[in-house]
Amino acid sequence: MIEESTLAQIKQKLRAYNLKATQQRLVIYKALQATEGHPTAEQLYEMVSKDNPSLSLGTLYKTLEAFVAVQLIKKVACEDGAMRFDANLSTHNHIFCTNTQEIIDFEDKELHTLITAFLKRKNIDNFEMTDFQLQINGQKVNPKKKVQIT
Amino acid sequence: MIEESTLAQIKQKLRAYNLKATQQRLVIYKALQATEGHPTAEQLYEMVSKDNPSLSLGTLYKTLEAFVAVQLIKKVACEDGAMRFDANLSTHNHIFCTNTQEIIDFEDKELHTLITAFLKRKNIDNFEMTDFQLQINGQKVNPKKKVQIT
DNA sequence: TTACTAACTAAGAATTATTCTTAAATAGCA
DNA sequence: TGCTATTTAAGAATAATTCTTAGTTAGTAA
Repeated sequence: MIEESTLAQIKQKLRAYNLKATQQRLVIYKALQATEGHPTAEQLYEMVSKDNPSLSLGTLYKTLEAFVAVQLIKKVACEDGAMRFDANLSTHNHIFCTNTQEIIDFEDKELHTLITAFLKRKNIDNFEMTDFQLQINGQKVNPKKKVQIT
Repeated sequence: MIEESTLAQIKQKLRAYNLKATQQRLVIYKALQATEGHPTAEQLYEMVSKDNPSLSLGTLYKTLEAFVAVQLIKKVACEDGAMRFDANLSTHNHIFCTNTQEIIDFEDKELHTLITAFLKRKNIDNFEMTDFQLQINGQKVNPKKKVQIT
């Protein structure tokens, strides 16, 4: 489902935007891509720090910002006040647990079709839509178990 | 569409949660209710400060927090890093302009029915849904004009 | 291959949004 | 009218993020 970019693809994308393919950037991108869920900058920092102790938090933030600008990743504002990041670029929806602040991604073609059809019938004046997502709010029953839509 | 709470209703709701109906709280609630859009705490502070110069920013934050806890208002995390607040409690959807960071509310019964029906067919394991909303992302064409869905 | 330069990084200071602390004030009850 | 738990103002403290700066490096050009 999730289209993982290869290293070569990432480098190419960076090049296209005049961004140098530094070790730090590749490490950060790979870490985010390997992460399930939506880590905060701080969480991502912990992950990459293990193998790259000299990588600074400032660099991490700048890198994430650059990636967002280039649309290599997405940024999601979260109710706990922290930004979370996501390498999954495909249009997808969110299940949000108001207790744990977790965001669970899900994709559903049928839902996508349904909403697309609805929006085609409507007209949004003075607005260019790029994409949309459904957010389902609620609470996990067992916070330690996974949530799954079937 | 938007069910404005009367002063008496607000007081009653506060009472029900053992919150005192102070002047500050009523002023803040009325200001938020009178605001179109989703002001940040800072913006709300400017509004209420005009007529209540002694009301402190700390009180504003504490009050908003209390209101959210009691579900008198909603809190929305925004990509620019600030929280925004909303006295419109009815289930409604968001049009989000990635340029101006504006959030435009819209309600649509048909859409609501459509999504509700879809979700009924699905099953979300380990999760109690409370509500949902559709977020439509894009950019305003003319940032000074209004966006409207028709 | 080497040299060059614009872009990048580390480190820490600065900023911004928000929360906390505390002494004084007040709503709502008795 | 007095009592008391709750609330408030003011400012200090914190957390997330951005900015600054001097040194480093990727990618190009010789």
